[in-house]
Amino acid sequence: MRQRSLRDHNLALVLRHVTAANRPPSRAEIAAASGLTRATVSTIVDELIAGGLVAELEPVSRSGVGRPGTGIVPAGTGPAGLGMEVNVDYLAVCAVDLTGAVRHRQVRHLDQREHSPAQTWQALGELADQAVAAVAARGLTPAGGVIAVPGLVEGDTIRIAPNLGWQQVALPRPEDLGGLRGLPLDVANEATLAALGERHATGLRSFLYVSGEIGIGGGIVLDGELFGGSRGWAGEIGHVTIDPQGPDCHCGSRGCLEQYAGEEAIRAAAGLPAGATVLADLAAGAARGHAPVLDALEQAGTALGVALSGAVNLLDIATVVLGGHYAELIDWLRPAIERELTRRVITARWSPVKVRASALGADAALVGAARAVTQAILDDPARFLATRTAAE
Amino acid sequence: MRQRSLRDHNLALVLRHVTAANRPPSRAEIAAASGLTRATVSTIVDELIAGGLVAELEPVSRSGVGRPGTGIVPAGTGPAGLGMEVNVDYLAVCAVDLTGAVRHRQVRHLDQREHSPAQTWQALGELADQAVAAVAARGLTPAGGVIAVPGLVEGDTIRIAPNLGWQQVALPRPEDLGGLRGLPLDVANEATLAALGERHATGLRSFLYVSGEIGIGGGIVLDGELFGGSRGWAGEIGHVTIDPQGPDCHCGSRGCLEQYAGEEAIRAAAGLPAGATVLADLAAGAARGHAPVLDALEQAGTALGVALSGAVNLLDIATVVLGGHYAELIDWLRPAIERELTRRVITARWSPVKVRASALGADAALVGAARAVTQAILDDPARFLATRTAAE
DNA sequence: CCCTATAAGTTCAATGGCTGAACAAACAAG
DNA sequence: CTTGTTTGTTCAGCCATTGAACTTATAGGG
Repeated sequence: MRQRSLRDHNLALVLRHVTAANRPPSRAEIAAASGLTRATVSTIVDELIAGGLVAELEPVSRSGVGRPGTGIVPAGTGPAGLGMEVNVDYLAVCAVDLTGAVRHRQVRHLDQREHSPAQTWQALGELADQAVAAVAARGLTPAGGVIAVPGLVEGDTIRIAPNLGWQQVALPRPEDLGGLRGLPLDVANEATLAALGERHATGLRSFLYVSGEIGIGGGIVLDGELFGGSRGWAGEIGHVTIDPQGPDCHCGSRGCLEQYAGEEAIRAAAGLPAGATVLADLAAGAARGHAPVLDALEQAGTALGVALSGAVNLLDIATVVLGGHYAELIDWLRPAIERELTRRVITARWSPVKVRASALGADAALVGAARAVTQAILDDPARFLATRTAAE
Repeated sequence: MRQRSLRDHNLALVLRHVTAANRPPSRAEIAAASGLTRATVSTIVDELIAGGLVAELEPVSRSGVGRPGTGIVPAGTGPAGLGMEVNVDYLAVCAVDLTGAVRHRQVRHLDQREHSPAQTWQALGELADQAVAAVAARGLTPAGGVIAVPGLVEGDTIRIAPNLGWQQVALPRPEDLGGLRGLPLDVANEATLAALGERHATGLRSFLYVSGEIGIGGGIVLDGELFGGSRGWAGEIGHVTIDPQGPDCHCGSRGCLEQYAGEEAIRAAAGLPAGATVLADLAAGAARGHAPVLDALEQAGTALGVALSGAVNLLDIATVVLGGHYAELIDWLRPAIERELTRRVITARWSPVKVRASALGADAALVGAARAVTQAILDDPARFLATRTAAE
């Protein structure tokens, strides 16, 4: 039972080298980097090629003396991960291949607050159908799907998604989403998946991801791994206390970060009207140097800085990534955030905390959901190969 | 290079089963629990016995039909871990065997603030000498030492230990501590090690440890593993912000938890005189129902609850362990802490956060330091066996 | 007291996977 | 065209695990 697991481990090890390298590595380079023998790497690469997970490049002549190596690349055709996102006013679907490249992407505006979950699943199913068809046309095989939702997820049910108005909604069955019949399907928190997306897009190994939308979500990546906590509910930075005596929050507490740096709070502080264009209004106002907007962003940044300082003190993390609306407002948020971090993080004087904007922007959760699927394959290729051969 | 590592892995797997079981398991039971074959377990156990890490019990007749199994126990004679603690007004040394049992313990009162680090090392060396002698007399072989200090440690140097008045102090060489010549020696943060000690004493797999002494320290255990953060500085909950506009803190920030729940803050709020008996005075006052003391503890508990809520929201951890002075004051701190947790932790309504007192009390860091040594052996017995045979 | 059933531990040939060395293939430089 | 260098493959050997057979030790029943 453990003899085979050695091979499984090395399968993953080699595949990881192939996907992580910035240049297609040869078998010999993989061997040198991984500590395995060239012989072992050869047989493992053969197995991966047979399974359709990697492919050989045309033997291109490279610089240097000696026989040139044939580059190994993640298979462009092969399994694809489907990412789906249910948000307040839109649905989205995308597909990524093993390299992490987005091969399909589609967004459809639909306000979930006006529809039942069943209707949402129906609409999402149509998008998923089209994605499966588009992906298949490119020679890829869908290998599974993950749905990102802005709420607390426990196992296969959505406990509560306040901004969607959902409570205790069950994950749809794969066959309810049409083309996903027979494939593994999962739900997870939007911000958590966005953090995963950022992890791959940026290459950062440890960071705190904070996303400002209507609510504030967060995700924690530690040493390359998503940290979920005991029950997968980690990262809820939106309800960290900024001021114990602060304004009441809909969560039942007082002085939560969301009351200072949530979209609604910033809008109100800036004196802007409610509506669908709050983000655009804020960005425009800030760009024009409108004082109430700048002050509102400064206050939000200060509150964010206080919350982030606590998190950094607790976790000793060197980088903070701002996503969602924050990414577009970063220029006006950053000064206050960095001021608070410098002041409040006890180790900041030796190693300052870096604050950067999301690399994926609004697509982070969507792409992260899709990558969760491919990541599972990369982490345990043997399992994927087993199910693949079992299906034939 | 990886063929051997399979054996190494299984060596650790079997040893873990032996130490984790609450009743000496037989080879057959280990096999059933670990998924290995009885044959494999037999050869592995033989290797562990030969290396002196485990031992067979006398074949005691147990209930049930069939040939009774011979229990396997961690070797009572064998490697011992040395834990050392440098605190403000005392030094301490202890030794634990592989079972985690404390086999030697000695405390010596010495105020570090009146002495140089070199003098501290000298005094600690004397204690270590005696510990090594005492341990050897019991048939144990010291396998390494870890020193716990109340400060920030980076690699082999103590960056800063405010309450000791230390800055940039280097770890002493093993030969400077007498009997430790030739053994691996390490330093680490006191609260971090205390968390490790609690992890083993309580068997909890994930919790947040908070220790209230003159300063406030913390440690995070996730899924059985100590979480150190990027640079080992995780757990600094003492400087999480409670109120951004709160009183100045010596760390340069404002409104840190230490300003509300540190020993000095509680003492001042309770109207007690400064001195060496603050803890005893507080406990006595609270037991007598003295109102100013009760109010001070209530306030401290509230601040602790706010800080812990933020941490729990962020990490999704189900249990909080209170150590140091907090352990003795828990009856008066708990109501306020739990009130804030219930109110501020977003998932508390479904799964309340448990608050409990340290199981090891004041010895947590000391025992944790010693266990760090034995834990390293348990985690990678092959390495230990290799150095052991190399030395012969 | 003997026989049977049951479970623990050991022995041993077989298997799976890794290793190291030898070898063939592909290329650059002279 | 030869030499030197590096890549990839082949193959015998080794190491660890496996599964089955076997021995040992106990309880229970006649």
